Amino acid sequence: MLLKHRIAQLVTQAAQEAQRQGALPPGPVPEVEVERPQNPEHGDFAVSLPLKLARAARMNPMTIAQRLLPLMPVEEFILEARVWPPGFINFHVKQRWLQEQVEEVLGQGQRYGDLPQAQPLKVQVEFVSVNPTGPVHVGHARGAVLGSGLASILAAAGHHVSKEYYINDAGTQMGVFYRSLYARYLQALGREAPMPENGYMGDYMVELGREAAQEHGDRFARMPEVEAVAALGRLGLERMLAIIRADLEAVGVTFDVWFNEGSLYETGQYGEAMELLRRNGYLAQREGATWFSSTLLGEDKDNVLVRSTGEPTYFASDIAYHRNKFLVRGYDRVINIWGADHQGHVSRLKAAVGALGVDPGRLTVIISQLVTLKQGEEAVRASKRKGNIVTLRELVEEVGPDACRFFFLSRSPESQMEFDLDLAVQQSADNPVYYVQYAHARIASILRLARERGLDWSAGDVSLLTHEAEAALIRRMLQLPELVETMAQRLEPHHLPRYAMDLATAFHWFYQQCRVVSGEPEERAVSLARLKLVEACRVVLARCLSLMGMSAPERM
RNA sequence: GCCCCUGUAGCUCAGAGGAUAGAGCACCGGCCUCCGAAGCCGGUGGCGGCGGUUCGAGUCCGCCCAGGGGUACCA
Repeated sequence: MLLKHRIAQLVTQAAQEAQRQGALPPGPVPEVEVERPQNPEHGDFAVSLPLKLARAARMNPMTIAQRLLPLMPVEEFILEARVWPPGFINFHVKQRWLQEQVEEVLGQGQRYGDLPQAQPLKVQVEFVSVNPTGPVHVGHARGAVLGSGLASILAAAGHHVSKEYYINDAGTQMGVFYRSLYARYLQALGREAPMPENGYMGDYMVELGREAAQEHGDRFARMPEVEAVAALGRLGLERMLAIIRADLEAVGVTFDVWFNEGSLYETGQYGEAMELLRRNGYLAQREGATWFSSTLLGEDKDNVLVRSTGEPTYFASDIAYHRNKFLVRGYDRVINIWGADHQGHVSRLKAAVGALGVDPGRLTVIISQLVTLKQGEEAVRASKRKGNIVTLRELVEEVGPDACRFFFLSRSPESQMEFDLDLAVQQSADNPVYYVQYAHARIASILRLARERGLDWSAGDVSLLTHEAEAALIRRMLQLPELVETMAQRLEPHHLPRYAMDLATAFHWFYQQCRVVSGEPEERAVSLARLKLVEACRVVLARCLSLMGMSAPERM
């Protein structure tokens, strides 16, 4: 159990005991929140329960705190507790315990930061899912990095996580893509062919057309147009997906499942979903179309599922898709990461999930606000159709995958961010990401030197780690499991880069003050202890970097 | 109009109702005869506005101002 939870237990028990003894008036005891004080003077953990109880108990919070204190069976080897005005109880961990945690971290190794999970959930994180009508651009990168980071964190928190990409291969946009490709293909063969209205004008389409022409000659040109568009379209779709997959892999984003929208129709699941909605009383026929009666569930308006042309909307597909997630594949929890331009879709999808008989609370949609691009003074508008894409690939080539991930991971999804392309490139030479990686490389270098000198620190005595900077470093290292828990609960990966910075700072500060590999014989024992600490620090730093999907360099 | 997100340092952003609001970049000043100076130490500088709830508000509520997104038988 994490120490903070143990503390919550202790305080709760003390409060209940105080009530039993009449030292506190009876009444409900609120859930105890354990905080990490900013000021080190206030200890390692703090509880403000006395302040919260003061009003109901009609007592001075300091008095409450003082009465609670002796009732807490504080583990004497781990903690001591003190009362602080205006009514906090501050907990300090003992130096001895702190020192022993170095061994603990080393013992856990790469698993350090993993949480024991009594009730592991089957969780799906679906993200990116851009239409395969063009390459992934910078705007999607944010959701991509967010999703993969979140998945790593949930896995560390002990859940069974699956990362999924939903391929919208059945919609009207794909038709436009296919016809655009056909036109570019014919043009590559030197024929006159008009691009369709609202066609995809990007250079990559020209490239795809040329590729097809080179590989297949005029084979498709000799077919009837409808057939050619379909056959060529299949190829184009495959090609586009391969490009998308490769581009995402370049920023360390991978998926466990690539799910085809089309399969929902081929396997009859679309029909089953609609039938379920009908049975549950949420379908209505009106004006020649089929509607989802979302107003029955408190929505502002109903939504069309099947157009009067007989064509299903993407919303209908999405309902079938979510039926599949919950009722066919049985995910306990589904997390979708969408761009802000889909924000209006959230509540009706949740309503639809409810209409399928699934608790909508099992679906979480994280909206990542749009990334606005800026280059110099100019705002860049990324649009696939207009063709002025700034692709993810271009970005990764310029800034590098690690900086890219760190940058996107640092921001909370709900704040819109301005991505200054010039700045991103410029910062890549002087970026916080290198600060963290530098700490890791520095550690690697220290350990290399120690090995060269034939030092064996496996028997190092951690009780010699008494320096202020050593204690501060250990304290920081011990926060990772708590952080993983918080991030998994709140679905907020963006705390990780900041923590990694703090951890690196603690290490650099320690390094500045404490000589690790020393030639002096009388400092030998301390050296060995410090080498243990340094190695443990590397474990934590490496885990941070791996959770963020970044490399942990041995040298830079 | 209605709905969602956001206004925190010059810039980019963190801040589960707690104690003296933080970091990176930028700027100013110190620190390498010694394990990596891609580092360390110090300094300048800030919660859009007005009310309210609370022992306590950057955080919660209301109004105002500002920016972004959504509001289709588009995706």
